Amino acid sequence: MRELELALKAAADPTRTRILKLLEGGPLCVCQVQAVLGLAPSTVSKHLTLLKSAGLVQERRDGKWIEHRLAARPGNPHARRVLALLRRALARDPVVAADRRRLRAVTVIPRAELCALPARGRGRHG
Amino acid sequence: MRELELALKAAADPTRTRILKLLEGGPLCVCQVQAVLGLAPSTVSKHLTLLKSAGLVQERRDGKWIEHRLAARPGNPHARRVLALLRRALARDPVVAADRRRLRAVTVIPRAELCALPARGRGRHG
DNA sequence: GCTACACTTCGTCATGTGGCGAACTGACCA
DNA sequence: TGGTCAGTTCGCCACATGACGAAGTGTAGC
Repeated sequence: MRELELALKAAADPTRTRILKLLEGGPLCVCQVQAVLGLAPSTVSKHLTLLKSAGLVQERRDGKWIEHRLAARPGNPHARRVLALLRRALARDPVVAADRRRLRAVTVIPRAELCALPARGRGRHG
Repeated sequence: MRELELALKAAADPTRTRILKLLEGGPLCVCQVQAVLGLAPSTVSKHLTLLKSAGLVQERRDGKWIEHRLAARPGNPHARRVLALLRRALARDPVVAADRRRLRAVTVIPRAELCALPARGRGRHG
C-alpha cells in the first residue's frame, strides 16, 4: 500500500511526469534535465531522489556525471505498473512534445559544455 | 497532462485508494464507506468529490441516498488507466483485505439502519 | 593534496492537502 | 409545508510538498 502510494505520488507531480517522459528517450544527467525544464539544480536533484526512492528511476555514475534512467526492472511491482501507464499516456501532450524538442536541442551540446553554461541557476548571471 | 495529474493524485492518497478498492466490490453510499473507514462524513464526502472530479467515480441518486461507483467508461482516458492499474494492484494487501471484511459486515446491515447509527461522527455521542 | 565542478543537502518560504466539527442543502415523507 | 436526515460546504488547523539559494560532498584531474 505504502509502496503504491509512493509510486503514484512520484508520478503525480507534473514536473516529475515531465522528467519521466524525458527519460523514456534514454538516460540523462541532472544538468540535461535542468536545461530542458529550466529549474534550479537543487530542485531537479530533489525530484530525481524522490523518483529513485519510489523505484521509478535508477542512477549510475559516469565519471564526473551521474546518469539517471528509468528503472529497467523495478523491484517494486507498483513502480513497473506506473511506468507502463506513463509510457502509454501523454503520447501527444504538447508540454511533453515541447520538452522533447528542447531535449533534442540540448543533447547535441557536449555535456561538458552544457553543464558549464552560466544560465544554470548556480549563479543565474555570473 | 493536467488530467493525468488529477487522476494520479486522486489515486495516490491511501484513504482514496482504500475507497476505490472498496468500490471495486460494487456501489456504496457515503455512510457505508464511512462505517468501513471510520472517518467523518465530511472527510469521506470530500474524498468522493475529488474522485468524481478526477473522473474515477460516478454517482447516482437512489432515493435518500447517493450511490457512488467506479466510473464505468471514464471520459478521461487517464482515469481508465489508473483504475485498471488499481484493479491489478493490492490484491493481497492486508489493509484492503481488512476493509473488505469490514465491508461484508457492514453491507448486511440495512442502509436505513446503518446510516442512522449514532457512531457516525455527525454527533459522535449524541 | 588542491582545485574544479556535478550533484546533494539544508534552511526557508509559499502553497497544497487531509482531517475535523458546524452549518447548510436538498430529497423523501407525513 | 414542515421535519428528518443523507450528504455537502465552510472554516479551521497541522502537516506535507515544491520551489529557491547557500553551503556541503565526493570524484576527476592537475
